[in-house]
Amino acid sequence: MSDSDFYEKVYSVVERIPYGKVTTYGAIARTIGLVSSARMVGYALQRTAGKEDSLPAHRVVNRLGELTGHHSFPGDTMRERLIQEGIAFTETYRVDLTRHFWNPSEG
DNA sequence: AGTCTGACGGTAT
DNA sequence: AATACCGCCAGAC
Repeated sequence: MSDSDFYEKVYSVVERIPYGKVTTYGAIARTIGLVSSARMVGYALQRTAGKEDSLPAHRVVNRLGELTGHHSFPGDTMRERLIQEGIAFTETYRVDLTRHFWNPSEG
């Protein structure tokens, strides 16, 4: 496994996030075997922000359901896209993970 | 080569 | 319940 395989794994997981579902950085990190490297997952996504439109990076949130990656999208695009997919938000702008969380390990 | 930063997360206070 | 701190590790400088 080369170093860049880490990124490839991240992308392969993110690609599998179903429409209308979200997952977390930590869950992805666990799935690809780097349990404590959730930060690297976010880093990997930021690296490809704007490159691959097919990559549903907007469906990745932190463990609290916060859209920490919103700054990589124009304006409120990230939140708007999630809403468009039928994802419910709390009044504190957090995704309702109890309803929309998708575990990559199961999927 | 050393230091700092960050789309995170868990534990301690 | 809210903050603070620390581990994580690839890049930028």
